[in-house]
Amino acid sequence: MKLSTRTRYGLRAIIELAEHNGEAPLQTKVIAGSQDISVKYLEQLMTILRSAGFVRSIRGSKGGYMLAKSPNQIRLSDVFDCLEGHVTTVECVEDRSFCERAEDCVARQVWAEVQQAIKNVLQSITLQDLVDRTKDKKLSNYQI
Amino acid sequence: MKLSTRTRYGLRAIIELAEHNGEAPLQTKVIAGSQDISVKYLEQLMTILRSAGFVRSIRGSKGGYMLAKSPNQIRLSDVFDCLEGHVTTVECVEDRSFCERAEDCVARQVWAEVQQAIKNVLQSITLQDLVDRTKDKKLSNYQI
DNA sequence: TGTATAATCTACCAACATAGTAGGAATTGT
DNA sequence: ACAATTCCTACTATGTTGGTAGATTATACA
Repeated sequence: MKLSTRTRYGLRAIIELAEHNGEAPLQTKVIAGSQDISVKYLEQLMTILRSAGFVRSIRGSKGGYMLAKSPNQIRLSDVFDCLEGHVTTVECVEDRSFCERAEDCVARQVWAEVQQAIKNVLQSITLQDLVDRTKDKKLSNYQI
Repeated sequence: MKLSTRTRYGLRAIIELAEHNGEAPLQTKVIAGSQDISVKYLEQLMTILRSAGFVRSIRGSKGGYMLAKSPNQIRLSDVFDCLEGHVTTVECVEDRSFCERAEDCVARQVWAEVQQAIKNVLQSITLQDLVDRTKDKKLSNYQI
């Protein structure tokens, strides 16, 4: 039950994009630099995020990546789904026919509750929320 | 973010033990049969559960496994920890020094919230709760 | 029109974890 | 003694993860 680097890096990358929303596109080189990720690996992650419609790319010189939607329209649950692939703790939670025991299985119930708890957290947070949090932090740092 | 079979099978096995708490020991053969798990693989899982102190074994003829504690003293969070190993979504949540960005990282915050949500669910449920749920289900089935 | 800068595409690879399988040794009830 | 059972050690196939490498295409700008 550990997150893949795909999800961890991917989230950090899209957060960085959200923080620069409305500005010029950010290059993988830049993001990779500030997030300590290999440029080539990050390229793959950006491809995933692009095909899922979260970011759009501009090719060629002065190109790069930018958000394809407004940050307050991107929920973490969506980003998570696209990066992590399996959101589900166990198959039978989504698909009862996966296991004949499913109907009466208390274990299944447990995993369903866990899964719902995760979803609740991620659905309640948008990229905009995270941008705001960062700003708040920076502000409070100045005050110190 | 999928559960390992180790955890899924392991939980189902210990639930079955909880349902037979106070009775004669259950053999891996029996559990493996009712849960559709390979006997040999289940043996490994039982070893894990035994070393963690959740079940105790009786060797030799008429031997088998039984719970080592009362079902209401075993929280799912404990069982989960011992089977899944990494309870943590990302290392930096438990260990700030894991990443120099940790202090101001909003991504880290998110994963911490997710992790806490999972823990909350699992800590709130004991094996006894699951036994009770099963009984309730069986009862309501009779009524139909 | 040439050149530098980027994304894009395709292919490959090493390391690790998972999900087992296999066989025998030790222990115990009858 | 014998059958049933856990316990221990070793092995293995498969897939996933986390990359690397190189060529190709698209674009801005001078």
